[in-house]
Formats: sequence, C-alpha cells, structure tokens
Amino acid sequence: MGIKGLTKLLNDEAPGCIKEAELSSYTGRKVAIDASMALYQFIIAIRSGSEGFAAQVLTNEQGEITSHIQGIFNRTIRMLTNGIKPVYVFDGKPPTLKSGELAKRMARRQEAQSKLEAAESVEDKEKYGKRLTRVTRKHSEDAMKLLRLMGVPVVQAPCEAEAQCAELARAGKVWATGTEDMDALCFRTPKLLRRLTFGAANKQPVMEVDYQKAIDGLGLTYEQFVDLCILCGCDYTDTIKGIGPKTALKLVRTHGSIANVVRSLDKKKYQVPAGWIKGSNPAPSAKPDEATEGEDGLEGEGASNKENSEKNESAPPESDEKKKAEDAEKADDA
DNA sequence: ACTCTGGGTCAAGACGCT
DNA sequence: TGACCCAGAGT
DNA sequence: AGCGTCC
Repeated sequence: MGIKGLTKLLNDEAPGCIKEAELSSYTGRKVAIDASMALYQFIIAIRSGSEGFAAQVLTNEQGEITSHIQGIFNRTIRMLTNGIKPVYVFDGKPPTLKSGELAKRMARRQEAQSKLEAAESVEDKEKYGKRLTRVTRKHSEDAMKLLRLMGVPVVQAPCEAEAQCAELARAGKVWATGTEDMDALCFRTPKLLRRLTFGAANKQPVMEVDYQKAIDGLGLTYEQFVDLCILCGCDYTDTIKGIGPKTALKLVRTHGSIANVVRSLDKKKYQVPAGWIKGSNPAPSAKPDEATEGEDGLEGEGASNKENSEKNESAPPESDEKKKAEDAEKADDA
C-alpha cells in the first residue's frame, strides 16, 4: 500500500505536521497497530543468517514458521515495559476496489516464483524467497492467540486494518496509529506514529504526523486530500503518467477536485487510464458497516492532544469493537 | 538550468554478550 | 513497501 | 558498535 511520495510531499509542503520525539514522550499512550504489517516484517527480517546459505526463518519441529512469534512477543513486551499500550488490529476482507492491485501482486508473485526456481546464487534464492513471503491466516491466528494470552487487546477489522486503526483513534479509543504506512492518514487517523520501535540500538526518533496539521498545511479539505493521494498513486487505482506528487498537489489546489482535474487535463499529453475516477471521489472508506456513520466533524483531537493522556480509561478498548468485528470474514490466502 | 517523474536498487526485528 | 540514487523527459 | 542467536 502506501501513497507514493507522500512523506516527502508533506515534508516539503506542510512541514508543521511532522515532528520528531523521544519514545519516552509517549508513555501511557494507547496505540493501534496493523498486525499483518508487523507480522510481515518479522517473517522477512527474523532469520538465522548462516553464511553461504539463504537465510532461513525460524521454525518449530514441524517446520512451521515461528519468526513472527519471536518478533511480536519481543516487541510487545518492549512496548509494555515502556508504558505504551498496543492494540493489534488484524486485517479483514480486502476491499473490492483493491482487486486490481491484488491481481498485480499475484502476477508479481508468480514471477518471483519462477525466478526462484531458476535461481542459482544464494543471493537470488534469498531475494526471491523473500519476495514470496506472505502472512497467512495461520500466522495471524498464532499472533492473536499469543496476544490474548498476554492480555493485549486484539481487534479483528471488518476490512483493512489501517482503516480500523484510524477509526479507533478517531473514536478516542487509542491515541494514535502506529504504522510505517502513510495510508492511515487517508483514513484520518488524528496522529500517526512511525518508527515506534524500541531496539537497543535506538536508531532514529519517533516520527509523529498530525493529520489536521497536514491537511491544513497543504491547504486542502479531507476530500481534496484523498483526491491528492489518488493522483499520487495508491493501491486502488493506476496512476496518470507524468503526474507525481508535486503536480498532483498543484492540480488539486487549482481545480478543487479530482473530477475537475481530470476534466481540465490535456488528454493528448496525459493518458488517463481507462475506467478511472468517474464523478465523485471514491474515498477509500474501508469500513463497510462501521465508518459510514459518525461522518460529522470530530474536532479537537488534533489540536488539543496533550489532554488526551487522561483518555486511557482503565478498561481495555477491545470490548465493543471486537464484538462488531468478530463475525467479519477474514481474508485468507490459499 | 531546473524540476519532476520513473525505474532501478536495497533493506526490512530485537536480544545479549563481547 | 519505502527510501534513496540516477537517468531522462519535460518545463 | 558489532555480531551471533532466537526455532
């Protein structure tokens, strides 16, 4: 996923929305985390790197992967001891809008598959092996079980995890979304935290993005911001050749909406992909049942964040969210 | 000359001992 | 996937 | 900081 070049664009055009802070300044906060994303990173990264052989994931006696368990266990412990309260959100059914992108991924997957079979060198084998890595249903269930046993709240999202994270944040159930993926901003998470890790070799500070300051800084409404993201290139649509972040921002500012932008484009110069955005913008509303209500202005989260520390009521936030989402169908990979 | 896009690359966790 | 670098196209 | 280990 991800919006191509959004970080850089925000840095250039709305610098006020990004700030860096020490981990300690987040103690006491609840943070929603996209679990599938984390699991994927762990499975990619946690390997026994024997020299001369392709690095292997950790497994149990049955040959089942355990890297994700190592990873999520350590990280969660680390967060808890640092006073951060994670809420892990698991993906549900992928939105149908995304099917195009998913098909592309499948194609890339198969390409990697065949390249792996043809691979000679250790490096190639490793490279293509990693490219084949996926988070399966089983991995998610392992993680859920572990987290429940640890007493850490788990949420099953009806659809995309990032969307549910943002929704939890908007509802004040958590203070922020912790992710590397800027998509969460499109779902209006009031705060987005990047690099929320606690490695002993503490590399870089936490990066905090404020949603309200971001759209204010860009001078856009929420709808325009979504339009901008679509133009920049996201998971839901193809892009228009020749239009990147900079010009996309310029165009949206000038024309007000994506529909107007498309209308005013010189079609000879820019090829608009077939079947592109019709009239109204299809905001990636990823919560079929949940997010549609409560569309009204939910002010005050972004600006007056300091007071929110008291928002952490003693009860874990999972109870009602979970119920609603429990029956949602899950994506599974064959 | 400058700005931007696009296509390539690479790396991707966390611990504890030294 | 995202960050980065470099090449090339466009302004 | 670097490096081996985690299964």
